[in-house]
Amino acid sequence: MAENDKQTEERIFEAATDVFIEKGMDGARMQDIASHAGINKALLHYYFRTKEQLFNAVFEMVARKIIKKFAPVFDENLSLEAKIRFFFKEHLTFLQENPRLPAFFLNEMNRNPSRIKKILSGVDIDKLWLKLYSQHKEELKNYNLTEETMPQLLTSIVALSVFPFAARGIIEGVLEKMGIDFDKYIETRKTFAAEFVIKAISRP
Amino acid sequence: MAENDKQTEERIFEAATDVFIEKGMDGARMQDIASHAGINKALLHYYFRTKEQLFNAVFEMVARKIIKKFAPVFDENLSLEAKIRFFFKEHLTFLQENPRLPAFFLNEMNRNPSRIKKILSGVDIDKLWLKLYSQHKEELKNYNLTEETMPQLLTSIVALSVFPFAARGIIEGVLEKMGIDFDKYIETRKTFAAEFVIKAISRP
DNA sequence: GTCTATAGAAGGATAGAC
DNA sequence: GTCTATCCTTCTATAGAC
Repeated sequence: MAENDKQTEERIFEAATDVFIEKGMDGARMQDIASHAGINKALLHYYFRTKEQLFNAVFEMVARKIIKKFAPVFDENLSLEAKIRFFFKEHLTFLQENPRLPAFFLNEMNRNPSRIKKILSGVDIDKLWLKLYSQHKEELKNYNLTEETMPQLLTSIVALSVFPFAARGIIEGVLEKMGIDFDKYIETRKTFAAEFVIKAISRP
Repeated sequence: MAENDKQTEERIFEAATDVFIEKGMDGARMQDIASHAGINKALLHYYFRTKEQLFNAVFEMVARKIIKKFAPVFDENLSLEAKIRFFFKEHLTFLQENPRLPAFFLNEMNRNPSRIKKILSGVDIDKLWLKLYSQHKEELKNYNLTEETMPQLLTSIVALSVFPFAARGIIEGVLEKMGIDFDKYIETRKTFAAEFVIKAISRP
């Protein structure tokens, strides 16, 4: 029975993940989740008391998944340029496999800013920042970079990777009008974005 | 009375704009909009038959407003570099004044992809594209750019401008942890992003 | 643990008086 | 044009049988 419990709870959680990512917290319906899981509404409330608790469980899983994808960049023993190339390849591949995650995550984050405190409390951003900076302190002298411009650089890197998926609705539509396939566009982007950033920070 | 009509309809429309941008289509409540406008629910339905019609009116206004902000870039008689600097300054200032527009627009766009056809049918993207390309055809030879990489470049430019606002919830939280003010970060970005792009596309 | 049935509340929409 | 009152549907949540 413990085995079966796990199975049902797991099925519910996966169905909830799909529906919440697709429709968002406000647009999702408990009935829809139940149907996706092949059970009835009452059982949802048996496992996760309320819609909000179910959503929180899903959201925290998604948040962990996303944050986890940034960690390797800080750990890998690579040069700055290699790290940039590594990041875009890894991250864009991750987003290809989870194309709806950015829109879902960004949206729910904006709609409920209090979540950020909780999420960031688990990660010590300041430390990671310093770690990254000290790892490449010597290298950075060869680039057009100061400690001051690091926030600009890092948000730019994330923007170049995440934005195409966050704005997929529009971008896909525009590209289509010009006969370009979105998947191909992302494939090209893995190297384009990396070289773009590297050239942007290199000394003339 | 025609004057008064206009006033009420206008008040409703503005209230609806605020509430829809804040909560999204699914999260918005007609009662909430009525309260913001200082009237009652019935009157909402008198002017805009349904919630959906009211939302569509708001959304189309927002879409026009956003698209309008991209037009000058195609018209201005400037060099490519000047255009890039012009864009980031103008566009980031626009977003400072309308900080919630990106998240709202991107989200509703993803949630209902059929909207894109309607919006893009009004704008002839292909033509604008060619226009931009032909305007700078000669110049482009001096940069690391081919016609093929134009989609990558243009989406990158938009990403660098829009993403900080689309992901404001997270970015503001991260910056705060490091003692950096979001407004100051955006102010810096107006020039940082421009120089970033220009360096990225310039020949060594 | 899982189901059916239903309570209870909320929200969109309309009728009808003024 | 604007309001109050109310209808009707939808949705979350629970009670209770099995």
